[in-house]
Amino acid sequence: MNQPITSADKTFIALRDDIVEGRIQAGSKLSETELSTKYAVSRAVIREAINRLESCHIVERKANVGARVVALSPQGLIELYQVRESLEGMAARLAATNMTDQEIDDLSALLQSHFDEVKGGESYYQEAGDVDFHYRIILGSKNKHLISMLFDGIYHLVRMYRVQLGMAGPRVTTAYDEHKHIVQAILNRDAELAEMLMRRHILYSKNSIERKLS
Amino acid sequence: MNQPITSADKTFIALRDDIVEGRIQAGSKLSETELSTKYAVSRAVIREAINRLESCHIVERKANVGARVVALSPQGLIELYQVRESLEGMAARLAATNMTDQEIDDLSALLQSHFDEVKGGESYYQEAGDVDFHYRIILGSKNKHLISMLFDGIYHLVRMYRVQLGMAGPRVTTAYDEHKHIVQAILNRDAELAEMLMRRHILYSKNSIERKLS
DNA sequence: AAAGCATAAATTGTCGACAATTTATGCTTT
DNA sequence: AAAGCATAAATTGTCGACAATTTATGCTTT
Repeated sequence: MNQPITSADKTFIALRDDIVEGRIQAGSKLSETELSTKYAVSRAVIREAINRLESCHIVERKANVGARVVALSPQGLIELYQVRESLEGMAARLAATNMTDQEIDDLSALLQSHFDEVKGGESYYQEAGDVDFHYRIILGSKNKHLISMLFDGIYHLVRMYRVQLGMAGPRVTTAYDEHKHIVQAILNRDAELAEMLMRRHILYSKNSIERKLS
Repeated sequence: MNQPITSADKTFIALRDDIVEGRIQAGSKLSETELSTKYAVSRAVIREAINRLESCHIVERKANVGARVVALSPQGLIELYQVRESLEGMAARLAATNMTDQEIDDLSALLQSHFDEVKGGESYYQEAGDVDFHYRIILGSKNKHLISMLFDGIYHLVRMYRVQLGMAGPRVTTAYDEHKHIVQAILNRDAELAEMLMRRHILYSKNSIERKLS
């Protein structure tokens, strides 16, 4: 979905953001009638929005009983990162062969701009910057399934964990180096290495988070 | 969804099977009113079923225009196998550490029964047997996201390709050896090797299919 | 005759109402 | 007083109707 068109699109996004940002509590029940008045749309629209959230693994629904926001747990975060490692590793592998020279150039430029910011002492990098970097590589894979699984499915959940467990992108400087090496591997069209480096990158990130949680 | 409960559940499954088995043509338009009469349910139920099929990547929907069954293409099949390689590789890795001894025993027994069948000259193996083998390893990963992505998402699409491009599981005997090696790696709790072997297994399978297509 | 426009037909999107199911309430029985 | 049951209330599921949008039709203009 590039642009929200229908009322259901907009409600889906509004509801999703309210959940991801924690304005609707994790684990809480989603009452259709309640949400219907809250977002000023019919129950049919709410139901469609909830169905889509279920596809994203953000809510769980039981027939004839209703939907609940998923509960966050350390175990859940670990499982999420395992999937990320797998999928983004493959994305990096494919990106190394499928990205155009132009796209790689742009990626290098993005990385350079991050370097300037990090050197300038700004911490902006960790948030949007990291996401942006990963986005480009995922898109660069040119694999439709990979792209939609990560963007529609995994990434909002990752964001939900980030926001609610309050882990604002750690490891700024080391992550920059890792990014640099990944870009270098892609530049060399070394698919094998690009995958390996991306997997390590995500694994380190997972370990870093695990340490914070315990 | 373990058991279909609501009318929407049943319609979703009926519609999905009709598409996967080719009774509804790939690439064709899905008219809500038409399907409504065909399956003898209201349009609301049809719409919910179509929405779920969209989540499975079996249909594509455009706002205010309607839904179409996805078109099958060699490129699409390749992309699908890339995702399978990635996810099932990780599943095998996780299974090597997370499966119980009992589960591994059962898996070995399953493999033995396949061996007997192959030796007996039956070709039953290739269909349900292969699927069953992969199912167990995926479940053995104990990773919720991995399981649902593969079972709800990827596998029906794979089946759709198998049925419609008429590729009834090739490579029977060689695949058996590959399965055996994977089980051995899991038995040894060698996660690294289990992943590598599973990835190779799926890669070979992809190559074999590619050869048939061209 | 081809292109463009206005109107009609058909299709999807949204709504409120009723049905089916689950959950809460309060009574009865022991 | 606790457990079990019947009934009431609330919630989800399904339906048909209307609104909004897209697509098809046929006329007008050049």
